[in-house]
Amino acid sequence: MLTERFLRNRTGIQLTDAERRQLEAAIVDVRTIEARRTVIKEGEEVNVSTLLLEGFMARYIDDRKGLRQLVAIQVPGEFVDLHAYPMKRLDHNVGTLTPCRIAIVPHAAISALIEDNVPFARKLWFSTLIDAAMHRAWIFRIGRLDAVGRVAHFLSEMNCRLEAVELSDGQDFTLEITQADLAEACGLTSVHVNRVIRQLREMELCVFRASRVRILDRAGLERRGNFDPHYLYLDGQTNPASKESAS
Amino acid sequence: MLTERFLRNRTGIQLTDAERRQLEAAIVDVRTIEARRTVIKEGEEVNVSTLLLEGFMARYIDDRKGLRQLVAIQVPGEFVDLHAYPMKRLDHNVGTLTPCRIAIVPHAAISALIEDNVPFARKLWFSTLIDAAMHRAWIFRIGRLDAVGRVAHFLSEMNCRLEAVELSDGQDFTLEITQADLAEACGLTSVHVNRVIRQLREMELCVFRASRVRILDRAGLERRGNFDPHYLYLDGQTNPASKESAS
DNA sequence: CGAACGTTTGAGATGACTCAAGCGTTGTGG
DNA sequence: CCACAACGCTTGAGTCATCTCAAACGTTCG
Repeated sequence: MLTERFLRNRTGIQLTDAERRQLEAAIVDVRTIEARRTVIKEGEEVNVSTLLLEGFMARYIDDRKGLRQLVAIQVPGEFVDLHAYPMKRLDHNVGTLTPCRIAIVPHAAISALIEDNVPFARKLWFSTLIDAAMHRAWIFRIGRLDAVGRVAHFLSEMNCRLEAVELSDGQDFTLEITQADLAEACGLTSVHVNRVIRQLREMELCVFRASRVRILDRAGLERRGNFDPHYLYLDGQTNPASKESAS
Repeated sequence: MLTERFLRNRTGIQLTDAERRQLEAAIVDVRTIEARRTVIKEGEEVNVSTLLLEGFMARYIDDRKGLRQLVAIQVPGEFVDLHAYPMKRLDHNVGTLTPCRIAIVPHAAISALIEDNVPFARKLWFSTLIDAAMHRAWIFRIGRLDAVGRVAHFLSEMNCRLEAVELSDGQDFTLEITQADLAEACGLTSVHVNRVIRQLREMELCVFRASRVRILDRAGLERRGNFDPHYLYLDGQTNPASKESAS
């Protein structure tokens, strides 16, 4: 089922079977896209939204010199641009980081789905607000943490999000992004990210090599990154680590 | 009218007169709050949302040492926590920066409003997504800009947002926040913010003194901050400055 | 085998931070 | 009405995290 991962393990907003079937039926197309392609440009009018099935996509804002700041990374099971449904026009670019498989849902179909189903509308609304919550965590990460903390926080977030859709076992997952991508996400340079990754390895917190993240000490990594997963609104939180006392 | 400023000058989502009246009727209480009070603590369950009528409020996340990162500043006319309507529980704190006047809208009343009015629901949804768009701009600001750029971007944003609700004439407005608040918003220290403000004055871009911002060169300030107001989804954009070429 | 790309390392530069002190304004109570 | 406390702003000097520039290395793929 294509929509299987959507809102998987999110607290209190599971789709009903009927809703999931309806959403599934609203998909008009499934496509694959190569890595590193721009999919939507800022300012473009859109009338469909994109559910990411496989791969990683990014949302980013370019500065005047063309340097990009990632503002979100989407993982399988997430809508990349459901916020385009109410907004129609995006304030940022969307592109693939890896080869991706996506499902297309026309906005007209979404309108039909929620027309007579307010609870469903609220769930879709909620899902766009989880993105907003992640944005806030990113602001915190970049604004308050040092380089090691930022990367630790980022990897902790990815671990939790991927765990929710069964793409991480809680300490080991595939993350096919480059150190330069990580730098663009964390507001650092790729050179410095490289040194930070070495530090995390030397601290025996985690290893990131060959597109693979291996977390050696989850509690330690989360503590170093000041990470608390509550903003992800996940079910069955299994991360007591984050509640521990200050360093 | 209490809701007068809500969604004022936002492109394509003006409330109808009937909707505005209904929203107005949904207000059960109007309160004033002192400056520097915490209003909602992270994790708290809420079943009302807060429309800010006067003053400035902030949303913030504390790190383990208690240092705060502002993730949003709300100005009059904005809902501070409408996202609590679908989410019920917030992932951040909410507090006042200045003395404030607020209107309380119970979630039950919101449900009643949108039950049989999908377009209205979409407008409320949209308004929470403008917050998300601002979050993204904040990520960009903190992640990609240097200190002078961050403050320039921040002040440009405030100018536009306040202009939309007639609290700025486009170059001159009251901003009752301290340099320390500005630092917490921009991921800087208050000492450095102070030096940055001096630089902006010396560059003859803008003056921030005694809770008053006076923009001397709007185009220049926006250029220095890499600011483009399109993410605010405002009507009648009067800021061609942002479209100019690279420095 | 060479080109392209991502990673790694080194050396030096710099923007922002920390610590510390002084200044100015406001409000309050003796 | 003055004195002082509280708070926010300003400035200086020294430190440090991260950046920049540059080069080398490893891997993949055609």
